[in-house]
Amino acid sequence: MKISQNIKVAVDAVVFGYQQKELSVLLIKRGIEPFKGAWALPGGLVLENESLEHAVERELLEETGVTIDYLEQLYTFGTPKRDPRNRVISVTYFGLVSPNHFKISANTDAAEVQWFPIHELPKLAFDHTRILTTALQRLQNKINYQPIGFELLKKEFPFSDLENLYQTILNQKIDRRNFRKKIMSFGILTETDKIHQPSSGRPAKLFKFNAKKYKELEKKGFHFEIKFA
Amino acid sequence: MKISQNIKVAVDAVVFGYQQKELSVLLIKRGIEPFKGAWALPGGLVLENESLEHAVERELLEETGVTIDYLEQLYTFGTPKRDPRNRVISVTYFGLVSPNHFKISANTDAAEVQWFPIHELPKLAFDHTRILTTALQRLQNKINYQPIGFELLKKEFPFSDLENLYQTILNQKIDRRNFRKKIMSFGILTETDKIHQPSSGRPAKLFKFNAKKYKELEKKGFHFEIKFA
DNA sequence: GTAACTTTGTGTAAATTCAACACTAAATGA
DNA sequence: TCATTTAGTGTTGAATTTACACAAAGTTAC
Repeated sequence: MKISQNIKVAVDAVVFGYQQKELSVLLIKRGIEPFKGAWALPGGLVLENESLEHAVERELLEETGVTIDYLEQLYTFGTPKRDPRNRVISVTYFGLVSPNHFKISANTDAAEVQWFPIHELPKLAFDHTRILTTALQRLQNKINYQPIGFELLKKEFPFSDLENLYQTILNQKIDRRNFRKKIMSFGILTETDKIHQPSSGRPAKLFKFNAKKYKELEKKGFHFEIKFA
Repeated sequence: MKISQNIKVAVDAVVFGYQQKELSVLLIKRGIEPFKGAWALPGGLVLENESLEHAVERELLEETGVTIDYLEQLYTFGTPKRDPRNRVISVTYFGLVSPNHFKISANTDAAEVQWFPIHELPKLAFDHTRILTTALQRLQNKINYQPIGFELLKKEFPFSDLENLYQTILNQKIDRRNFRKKIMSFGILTETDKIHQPSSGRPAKLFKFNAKKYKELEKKGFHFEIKFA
């Protein structure tokens, strides 16, 4: 049995944002070899005394300046040759950013930082395409049984934003009436007194997600769940 | 930024079995400090050139002699102080073993190996109780939307075994007629010509899970899913 | 050998949920 | 004021879910 193990532990994050009716991912351009100049997920090595979550948040802040609104562990990738230099296992995270926090402030760690619509992705370094695919699947599954979609919208939003968000993420049309009926039946949206004026067309009421109400209901056995053929 | 990182990478497995109408977990008694003499999940350090999955299977075989019928990654635990000696992050796995493979063959690595019904668990080493809880939740969720329950039964089983399995895992009564109707409607069980004689009572037909059929249906958009209030 | 017991196997009706579908309301701009 | 855009709303038939009880086929004890 080999006594001394030399494996590096990294974290990488797939961070989604929703802007201009598109789902986007936050990427950084690598400044060093290997894959110098290629786009990659933000991430880096975990420090010896920090938690994994802390490492992700730190790297994101260092590399992109973006603060994250929702974060959960995604999957751990550990194939021996995934990094050509050393054995590196990467604990990946899945993050969501609301429109308030889109703003990027790049610095030394990364030559460039950019949001990419998921239908215009560049080639990615390492196995990052696979990681991204895994994250996308997670998102597509999870919005159906957890109210995480709201993290991608402004605090107050017209109902149609929610509708479009779901259609975009799931990549399918959803019947407007049925969708609204379902969401409304949960009782987790609060109608504000504000209204939103679209560039043209009828003004819309603004709603907000009532997290407190959601938690209450959850305790009583309520389960957020939507499904559409 | 700290250049040299010294973090160990381990794997641990929560392996479930179903025997005598009880859900059990495979544990080993630790032979060395820390937590010498305490029960723990099987696992150990990953070798430098092996995949994570390989590490789990190797450790399981070395420590328990049990071969696993279903394995998937569970979660990665990496809190800095979870191991009092060094920083160790543990990539945990979730495994199922069919009755054919229950037999334990202990060896040098572990002083003792044992199946514990989940309602008679001893105190566990490290953060293993938490890992186990996470695994149990995964199992409880997953049997509802993936046909993994069959991995816990013999290849051919009376329908009532399946019924009891679900009731045991979910810890609730399920209406027998509705359950059977639902499962049968999927068309993923094949009736064999054999019958099972219970110690007393009416003999039962034996069924087997038709994995090929399941995959076919899955491709056509079928989704295994059961729910019972 | 029959009565008591145990386990398997099966159907229906009412309630609920889901799916499909189209028009009116309120604003803007030409 | 007319054309255009987006928001907002109900109904009906189909499908699914739930609740519920008794007969069939064997074993065991007397």
